[in-house]
Amino acid sequence: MEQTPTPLTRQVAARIVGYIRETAAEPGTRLVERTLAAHLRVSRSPVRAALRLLADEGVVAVAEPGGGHTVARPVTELTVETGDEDEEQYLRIASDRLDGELPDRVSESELARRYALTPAQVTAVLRRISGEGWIERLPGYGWEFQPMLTSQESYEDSYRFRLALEPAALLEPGFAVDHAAIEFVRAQQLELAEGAAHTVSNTELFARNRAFHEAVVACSHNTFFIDSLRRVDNLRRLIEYRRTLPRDRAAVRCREHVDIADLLLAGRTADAAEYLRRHLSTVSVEKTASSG
Amino acid sequence: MEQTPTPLTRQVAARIVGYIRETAAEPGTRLVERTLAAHLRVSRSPVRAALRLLADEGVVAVAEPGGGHTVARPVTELTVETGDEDEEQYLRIASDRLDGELPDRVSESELARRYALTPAQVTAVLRRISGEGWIERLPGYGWEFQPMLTSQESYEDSYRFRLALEPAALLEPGFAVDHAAIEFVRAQQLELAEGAAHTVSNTELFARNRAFHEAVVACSHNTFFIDSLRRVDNLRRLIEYRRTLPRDRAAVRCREHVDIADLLLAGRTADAAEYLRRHLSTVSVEKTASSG
DNA sequence: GATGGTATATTGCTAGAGTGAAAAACCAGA
DNA sequence: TCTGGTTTTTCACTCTAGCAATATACCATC
Repeated sequence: MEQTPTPLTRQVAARIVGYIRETAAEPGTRLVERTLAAHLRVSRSPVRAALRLLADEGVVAVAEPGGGHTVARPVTELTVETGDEDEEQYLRIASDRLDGELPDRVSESELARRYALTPAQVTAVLRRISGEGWIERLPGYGWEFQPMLTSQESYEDSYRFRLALEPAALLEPGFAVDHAAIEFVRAQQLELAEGAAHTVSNTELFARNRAFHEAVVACSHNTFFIDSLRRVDNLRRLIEYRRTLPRDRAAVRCREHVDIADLLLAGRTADAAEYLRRHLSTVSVEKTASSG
Repeated sequence: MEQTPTPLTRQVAARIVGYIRETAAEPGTRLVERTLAAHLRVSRSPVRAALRLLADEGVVAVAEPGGGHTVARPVTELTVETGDEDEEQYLRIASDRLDGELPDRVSESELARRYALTPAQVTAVLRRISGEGWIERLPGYGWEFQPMLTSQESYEDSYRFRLALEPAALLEPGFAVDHAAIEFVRAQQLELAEGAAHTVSNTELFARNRAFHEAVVACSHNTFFIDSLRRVDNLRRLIEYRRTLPRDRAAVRCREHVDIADLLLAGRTADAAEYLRRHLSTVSVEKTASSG
C-alpha cells in the first residue's frame, strides 16, 4: 500500500525520529504536525507523508480519538535510517575528487553523465559543494574545484585557524553557557572516554567531536565564530573519514573534552579557554605527526 | 556594426581593462589572447569578443602585421565601466531586504516575478547570496533569509570576529609580506590620508579599505583566514554602502593603514600585528558609537 | 484557539527541441 | 613554439507543456 516516498519525505521522517530522540519523548506523546513542520522548516504536507511512513514502520502510532500520531516506541529502540541519497551523491563526488579521479574543471553535463544525475540533482549537489567552498563557478561555462584539505599544509592551516578562533569565542562578551547543550555533549564525550572511543565508527567519532566543539563555540552567540567553525568542519569531515584514528589517543582527547565541559559548567570560562587552547595545540601536533 | 555584447563579454572587457591597469601596460603592448583567457579563467571566445568590443571603443588597437590587439591608450586615460547587470540585480535585492521589503521566506518564482528575472538569473543571484550566507534553501520549496548585519549587535560581532582573526593572521608561520601588493595598497591609503578620503565615494572608500585589510591577511598564505575575512567583508559592504562615514576620522584610519604597511615592509611583523589589533579596536568603537 | 483533516494554489522539477554562446580543437604563418 | 585566425564540439540557457510535490488556506471538531 506504500507509495514510494519522496526524498524529502524520507528526510523529514529521519528528522522526526531525531526530534523524538532529542526531546526524549515517551511512548504515547502526541506529535503535533504544525509544531514539527515549524521545527523542520517545511509545510505540513511532507510532515504528514513522513508520519504515515513512520506509522507503516511502527515507529509511530495512530492516535485513536481525534486522529493524529503519537510516539509508539521507547527512544532506545529507535534506529536511525537516513537513507539520504543526496548525501551519497555528495560523498561519492568528494571521494572521487580526493582520489584525483575528477579533473580540476568540470561541466555540469559532465557530472550528470558521470554520476547519472538529473539536472536538478546536479544543481543541488553543486550548490552544496560551492557552499562548502571547494568548487566555484567559472565566469563562462563550467566549474573549477578549489584546493581542499588534501594537502598536509592546508590541513595544518585549518588547525591553526581553529586555534585562533575557538579560544577567542569563549572570551566573547555575549558568551553564556547553554547548560543543556553542554551537558549533552559532555555525556557523549564521557561515554567515549570510558571505552566507546575504541568501538565506535570513524564517522561517529568525528561527528561527536565536532558536535562538542561546535556546541562550545555556539555559546559565544556570535554567528561569525559559529559559521566559520562549521565551514572548517565541513571540510575536515571529508578527509577525516579516510583516516584511521589512533583510538587510544582519541580517548584521551575525549577526556579533555569532558574536562573542558566541566570548567564551563562551573563557570570558569577563562580557564576553559586556556585549556581549549592547549587541547587544540596538542591535537594539531598529533594529527600532523600521525600522517607525516 | 556592433552586435549587442553578452554579459560575459562585457565582464571580460572590464577585466581586461583592469588587467591593463594592474600591469601598467604601455600603449603598444601586445595583448595575448591565450594569456588573457588563462588569467580570466575563460576560453578565448569571450576574450576575442571583448577585444573587438574594446577595439570599437578605442581602448585597444588592432595590431597591423600578424593581427591581434595592443594597448591603445595610456593607463591614466582608462575609464572603468563595469555595466554589470548581475551586480545591479544583486544589490537591488540586498537593498530591498535591508529595507524590510522582502519577507523572510521567498520562492524562486516570486523573485523572478518581482525583479523580472529569468530562471537562470534567479539561480545565479541565489547562488551568490547563499554563498555569502544570508539566504538558505529550505528543505522543501523556497528560500529563507538569514539574519544579516542589520542589527547593531551582529555588526559588533563582525568586528570582534575580525579582532580575533586579523592579528592572528600576521603571526602565522607561513606569513611572508608580498611587497608589491602591500606597496600598492599603501599607496592607495596614503592618497586617502592626504585628502582623497574627503572627496572619494563611499563605495570607493570601502573598497580600498577592504583591499588593504585583505592584502595584509593574504600574506598569511592561510586560506581559512583569507576566506573568512572575505566573507565578513562581503556582508559589511552591503551595510557600509548606506552609511555616511565621518570622513575626518576615515582619514585618520587611513594614516594608520599606512603605518601598518610601513611596519610590515620593514619586517616588523609582530609590531604590525599589535598595531592592527589596536586599530581594529578603535574602529570598532567608532562605528558602534556613530550609529548608536 | 489548537488540532487533524481536506481542498486549493504554487512551486519547481521533468522532458524535449532549439539556440546562441563558450570551450576546445585545429590550422597557418612567423 | 608561439601567435592569431578558424572551425567544430559542447554547453547551458530558453522556451513549452505537464505534473507531482509542496505550501497555503480552509474546514470541522473538540
